[in-house]
Amino acid sequence: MDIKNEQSMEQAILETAERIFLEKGFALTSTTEIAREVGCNQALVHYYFRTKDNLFNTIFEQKFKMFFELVFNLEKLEELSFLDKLKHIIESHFDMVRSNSKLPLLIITEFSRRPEQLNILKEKLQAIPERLFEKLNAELDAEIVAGRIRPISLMDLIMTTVSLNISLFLLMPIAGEIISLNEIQRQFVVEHRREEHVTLILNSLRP
Amino acid sequence: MDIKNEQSMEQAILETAERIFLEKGFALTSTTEIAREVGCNQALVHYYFRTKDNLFNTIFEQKFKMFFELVFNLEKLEELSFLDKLKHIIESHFDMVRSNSKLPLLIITEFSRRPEQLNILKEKLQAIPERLFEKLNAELDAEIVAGRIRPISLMDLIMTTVSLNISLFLLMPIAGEIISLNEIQRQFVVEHRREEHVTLILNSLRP
DNA sequence: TATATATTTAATAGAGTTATTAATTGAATG
DNA sequence: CATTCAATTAATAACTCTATTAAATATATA
Repeated sequence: MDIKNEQSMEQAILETAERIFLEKGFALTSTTEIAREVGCNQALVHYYFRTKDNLFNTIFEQKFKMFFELVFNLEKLEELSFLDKLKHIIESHFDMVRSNSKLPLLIITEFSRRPEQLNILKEKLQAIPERLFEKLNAELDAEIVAGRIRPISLMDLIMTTVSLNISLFLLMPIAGEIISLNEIQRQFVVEHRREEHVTLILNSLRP
Repeated sequence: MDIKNEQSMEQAILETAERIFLEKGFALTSTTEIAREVGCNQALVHYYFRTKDNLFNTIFEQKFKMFFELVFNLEKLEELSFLDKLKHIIESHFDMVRSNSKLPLLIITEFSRRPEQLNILKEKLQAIPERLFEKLNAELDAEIVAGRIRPISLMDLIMTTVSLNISLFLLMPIAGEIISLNEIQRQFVVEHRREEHVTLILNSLRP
């Protein structure tokens, strides 16, 4: 409603669609609802994006890439020790998931229910991490050889980090409801887990 | 089709519905499809369960309870040390998630998208864990006081265990596709992570 | 201003969904 | 065997959703 002059209709549709898709997923979101919330005719959604699939993919690919690029944005950590670097990675990843807390579920559900999506993004993703991985991998190996860290693969470290960070936000709505936490208590748990994830992982690396 | 004599139609509908709901979630599953796969008329699904919601809730509640009861089925661990007990819990939980690998996603999506469900199950769930928690909690505290384990709450331990175990199966389909793992390689990763989760958690508990 | 182009809307076809109803078939029992 | 009740089906009402089309309106351009 009357956003028209502030920003383009196309943009308004994109933003509203993103919000609703993140909230309800692809299947439960209708172009009719998007139009209603934007305050425009339903046909306009199809005028700009032709199909609901198109609209979804536009948003999804953009978010998905953003998500992964943020994860692997590890510049300016040169001077840190491996463990400090790792601490920083865990915390940045945590913060990034926290500020996009509905995205992991969307990625997981849409991929497991419409797997064709994967092929589109496969090659785009395979490119990103390689350089960074090699660098970190070398450092990790050096620490292991020096006996300062137990033998472990970088892949395991990444899986652990990602698992802990995303699960917190996947489980929080359910667990918080079951054990009746209010908003402040939930934020407290989130803050506490942010520290715990670092402690847990770093502690576990001791030989 | 022609399952009719081997088991009741009602049962066949339940089982087929369960399979399809687990695969595609509530929204993407239609009673028409369930009937088609069972090999019966679509009205029959409604004859036995009246509404799609009813059918789903019947299945969902049963699975949900089963899931949680399995998790907290910790009898016959009396003679073990705390760490051995913990190892056993992590591994049992892992095995249970592995053999119900599509259930966590269903629980998470249906709860975050149709939260009314939660209230139905809230009190049923609050009852279960208390006894077990108190026992384990006491043992954990004893270990901490004795200086054999770093200070940590049982809640944190449980969250970590659940997070790691369910995330593996949530992420595997995506990650496995992106880095192109075949079925055997995936099983290998799963086996490896089963050990890693135990190592990781037990290691991290050292003071 | 006249004309072309882009944006927006109303209307609707066509497909699919849930749920109900009435009719049909099957099984069981007196 | 006839009757009763349960199981099953065919038909369909009432929706909702996506996508398209043609008409209306706004904007830009010459």
